[in-house]
Amino acid sequence: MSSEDWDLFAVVRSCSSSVSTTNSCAGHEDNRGNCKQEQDPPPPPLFTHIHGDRDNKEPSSSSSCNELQDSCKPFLPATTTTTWSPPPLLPPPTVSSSPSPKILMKQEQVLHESQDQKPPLSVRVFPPSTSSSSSVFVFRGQRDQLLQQQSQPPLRSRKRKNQQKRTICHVTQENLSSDLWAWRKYGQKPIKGSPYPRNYYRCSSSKGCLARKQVERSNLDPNIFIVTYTGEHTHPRPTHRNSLAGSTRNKSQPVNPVPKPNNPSPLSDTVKEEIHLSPTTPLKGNDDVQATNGDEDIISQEVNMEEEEEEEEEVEEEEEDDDDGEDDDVDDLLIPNLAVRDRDDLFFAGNFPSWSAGSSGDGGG
DNA sequence: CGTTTTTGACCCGCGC
DNA sequence: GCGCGGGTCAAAAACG
Repeated sequence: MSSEDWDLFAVVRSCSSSVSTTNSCAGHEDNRGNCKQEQDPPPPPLFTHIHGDRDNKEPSSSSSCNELQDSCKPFLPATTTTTWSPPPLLPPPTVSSSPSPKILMKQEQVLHESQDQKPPLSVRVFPPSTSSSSSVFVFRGQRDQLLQQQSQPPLRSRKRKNQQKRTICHVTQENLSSDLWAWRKYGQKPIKGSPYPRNYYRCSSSKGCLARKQVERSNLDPNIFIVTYTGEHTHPRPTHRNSLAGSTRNKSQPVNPVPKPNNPSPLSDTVKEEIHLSPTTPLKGNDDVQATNGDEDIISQEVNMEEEEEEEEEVEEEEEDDDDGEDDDVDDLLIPNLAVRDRDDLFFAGNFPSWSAGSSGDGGG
């Protein structure tokens, strides 16, 4: 699908500001996370940072910001391909010129479904610099977990949506794998309302790392993956694909030895691509990645799990404001897509044996 | 051998 | 208070 499909402009408005913010964050690696301090000329909207957590305003939040960003960074085309300047955050809606407002809808829907059918607080879309596959990234800072860690023994990071900060990114398959962090899958569950299961990943770079990542395919747009980052990395970001995964089975596709009736092998594959390719996997071919350079549609959606119900409009406004004053910590990052092509698409496309929301895992047990 | 993936079960938050 | 659903744990299997 081409970025055009996504009514990027519809929400782009906050892009510019976000970008600047992002930039800073991206550059920051301090654990303190002073993401907002640096306001260098926002390069391409590789990263968009939007702070949104007003609830939790804590010093540590910044760190999350960095971490999250780091996570996302990988997605960014190191080669900086995206050059389209962030449209003057204009009023998106006018987008009428956009070829497909419908797409936007899709995105929104996706979020809704993903989030218990709640409307996304806001959706931002970047105009496609070229056209082709687009990715959407949205990051939201969160440090609750961190606090938890420090404050309480890790009983179980069971903070519910309302309390957990999370960063949601919409990425294309290609981008899925562009993550420098090493992620290890620790669970998979069918999500109600979505034909695709959700995969749970945990940062394997460091044992104590609390960073987690959830990946689920958008039922509306199979090409889009909804990646949710939670927690923060307790270790420096890997400069390059980690090697600790000496034993990943990225290439071995037939990983599903046990063709269980429900076994979502497809997903597994996908995941592999995503995770393995990213941190541990030597991208079978950078070519793939580069390939994506051409198409970069960046779409970011801001979803506030905490304030979901609060208001949609407000968010939009806030975003604008936030852009400038990302005082709080939280932030949404906008990242362009890297590329890593996989075939998971095929799987996701419609090969699910039976993911009717009740196949793998416990089913909700 | 080490690491990751897969998968069932458990735990717990949230909504009704 | 109950049920649903999501998120995590842990054991077994697989891969490099």
